[in-house]
Amino acid sequence: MQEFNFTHTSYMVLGLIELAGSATPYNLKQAVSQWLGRIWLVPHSQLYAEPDRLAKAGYLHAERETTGRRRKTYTLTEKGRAVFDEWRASVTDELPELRDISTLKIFFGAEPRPLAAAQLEAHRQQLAEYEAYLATLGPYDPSKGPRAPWVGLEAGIEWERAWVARWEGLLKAGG
Amino acid sequence: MQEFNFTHTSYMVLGLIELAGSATPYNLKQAVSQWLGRIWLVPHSQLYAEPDRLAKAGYLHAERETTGRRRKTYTLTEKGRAVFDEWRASVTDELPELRDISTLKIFFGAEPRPLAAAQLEAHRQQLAEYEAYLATLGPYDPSKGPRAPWVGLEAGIEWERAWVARWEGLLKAGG
DNA sequence: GGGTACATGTAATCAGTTACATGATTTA
DNA sequence: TAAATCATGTAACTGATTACATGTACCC
Repeated sequence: MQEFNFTHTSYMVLGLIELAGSATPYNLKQAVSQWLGRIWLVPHSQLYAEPDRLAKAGYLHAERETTGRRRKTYTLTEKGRAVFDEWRASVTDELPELRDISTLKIFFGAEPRPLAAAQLEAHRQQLAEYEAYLATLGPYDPSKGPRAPWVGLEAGIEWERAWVARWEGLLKAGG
Repeated sequence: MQEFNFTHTSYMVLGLIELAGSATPYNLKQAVSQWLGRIWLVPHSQLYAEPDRLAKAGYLHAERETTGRRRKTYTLTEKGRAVFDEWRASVTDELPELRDISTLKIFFGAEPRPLAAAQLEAHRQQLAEYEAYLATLGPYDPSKGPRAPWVGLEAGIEWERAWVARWEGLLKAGG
């Protein structure tokens, strides 16, 4: 038996299907763009390939329409639910990487100020977008279903605030 | 003529070679682990493959020892310097992605506190490491050569502080 | 009824990862 | 001189990206 290699994309797919109960690749695409926003992007073609891979390995069950668009709808199998639960419950001390292109440029000797200005603007805009979206959602209410959307937004907001502070600081320091 | 596809790795390689004047893949490996630390990791095999790709496309010049280890030493060509300079000087409003696994788990409904505790610990440790390293470097002095190591460290430190604050906040909020 | 945006997928390519492999130096 | 560690690379695989392609529904 061949080992199945779980990537982050694998867990995202399993997780989104768990949240929704069942999903087509298009549903997944929507979920990613709506909930995970800039947090963890996956190109839509992967959202066709990855569920397929997971289904072949027995972690998802696929049901295909026989007429029309012949959509595939995926649901979790027992096995799939088990590995996802295990992944989610496990604590990791793995650290995220920075991977910010503007920082990399500065590292290599670029002028910091123009980069800082552009990034500051972009992050502020993103922050405003998140906050506006959060406002339309209203405060979290358990009766509204899973907590996920709020968690994603709140993380995004904190993240953006940290970046705004960072670039502001850099602009001030240079002044 | 085929388009050459520049990845982030491409620019890292070009940039490190510019900093050093010339470099073997092993030098690159050292530079990455020493200066870029957790900021932008590249596996060492890529540091053999990527310079080769760049050399074939005319952005690097390769010189190979004829005896012993037959090391390849790479230097920038005019063309290579030009594309790197252009990349470095260009301002981008592209935003970095978050890509933090613990946040993803929380998004999917994991218990936040154990994750927060583990991450807090890991980030604090990383922060301490960076600060210790910065202390051994001392303050920046132009006579010491390129500014890059300081920039990398300072970015890393700010970054880690933001994460520490975030996880601390989460722990407190849950209390 | 023609355009345009949404919806749904496949195919080809390639960068990146993992695993393997071996040569040179130091150290015990 | 055996063992470890540092140094240097290659090979195989595959997940991810990019590009292509087509169908459906709405709207002007």
